[in-house]
Amino acid sequence: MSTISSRMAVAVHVLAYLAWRRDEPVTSERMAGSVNTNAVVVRRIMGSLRNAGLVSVQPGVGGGAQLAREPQDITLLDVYRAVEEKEELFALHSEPCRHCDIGSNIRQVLQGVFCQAHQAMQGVLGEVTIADVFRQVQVHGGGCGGAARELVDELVGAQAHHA
Amino acid sequence: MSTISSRMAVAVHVLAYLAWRRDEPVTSERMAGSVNTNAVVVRRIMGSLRNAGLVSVQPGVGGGAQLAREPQDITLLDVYRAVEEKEELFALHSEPCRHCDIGSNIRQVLQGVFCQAHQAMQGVLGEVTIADVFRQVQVHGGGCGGAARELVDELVGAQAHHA
DNA sequence: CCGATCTGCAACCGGTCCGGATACAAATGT
DNA sequence: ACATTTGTATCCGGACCGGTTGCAGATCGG
Repeated sequence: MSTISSRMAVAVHVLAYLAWRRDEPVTSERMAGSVNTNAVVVRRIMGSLRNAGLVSVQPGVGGGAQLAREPQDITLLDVYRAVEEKEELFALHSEPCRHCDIGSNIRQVLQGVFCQAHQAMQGVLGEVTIADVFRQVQVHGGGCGGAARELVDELVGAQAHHA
Repeated sequence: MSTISSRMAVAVHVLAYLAWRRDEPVTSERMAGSVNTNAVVVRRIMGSLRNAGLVSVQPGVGGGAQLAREPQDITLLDVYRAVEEKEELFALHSEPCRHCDIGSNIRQVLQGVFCQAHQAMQGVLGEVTIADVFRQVQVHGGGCGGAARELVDELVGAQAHHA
């Protein structure tokens, strides 16, 4: 399956970084160093985040990016909507046969179920903020344990982590 | 964003078709006609569904595919797992910088949140069966109204359909 | 005003995935 | 035998993605 692009992961990483360096502008070069990618890739994503009003960017000497909102006011759903322009998570097959009982109606049914599934996913993202992510990253500084587990359990309840 | 491939939609379509023609084997050619695609594409997907134990297929004259379970015993989550071999919905960026406070821990946190989001999506799919899909397709035969809306409201509650 | 720094953006490349198409071997029933 | 049907390998073209280069524009300091 083609996954949701890593732009989402990079964007959250960068925003957590900006929450860490809340006071000073950070250059794309520095962020690229932390993410381990190319500065242009970071700038492309920053463009999306800027359009969504999540960061403010300043060119020129001493420039860089800063959060445009408090970290607790940016959810991962905001980020998702900013960097993934697609509105549908599941692709539908085009033009099923209209002359047969299944083909003529399947699209509507699929669209409804797939939309619900997509929204359930977005609901989880909407419950987690950049502040949550940043705090968990800090709490578990240097560790390799269940940081994620604790965060999600705390925020979205106790569904099994890998089942 | 790259969507989940249309194999999912095609698989559900085909399974609903097989639920409709519950008694007789259906050839890939006929299914391809209803889906409006190539017969080989259908056979590829049938291979995944067969490996997952959802259908049984017979080659040769008079052959074709049939459901291997009752339609109400096949959920869309079964189908999803059969045709989408990927286990993670969100891609992570590879090798974030281990020497900085953010990069060294971000992966665990992201992995946890993304896993929860993925499971929320799968939870919705797990609540809908091929029998549900087939029934809704039949009930709204020829119509163009809110078939999907009624199905999902009935099955997963009254979340807004496009908000 | 000049030069260094930094963003913004366009262009291109290579890799991957996907759906469509063709071809052919194997299985099956008559 | 022969027609039918599946199974599979192979190739193609298009889309997307991340990485890279190049360059114009903005900004600040001397």
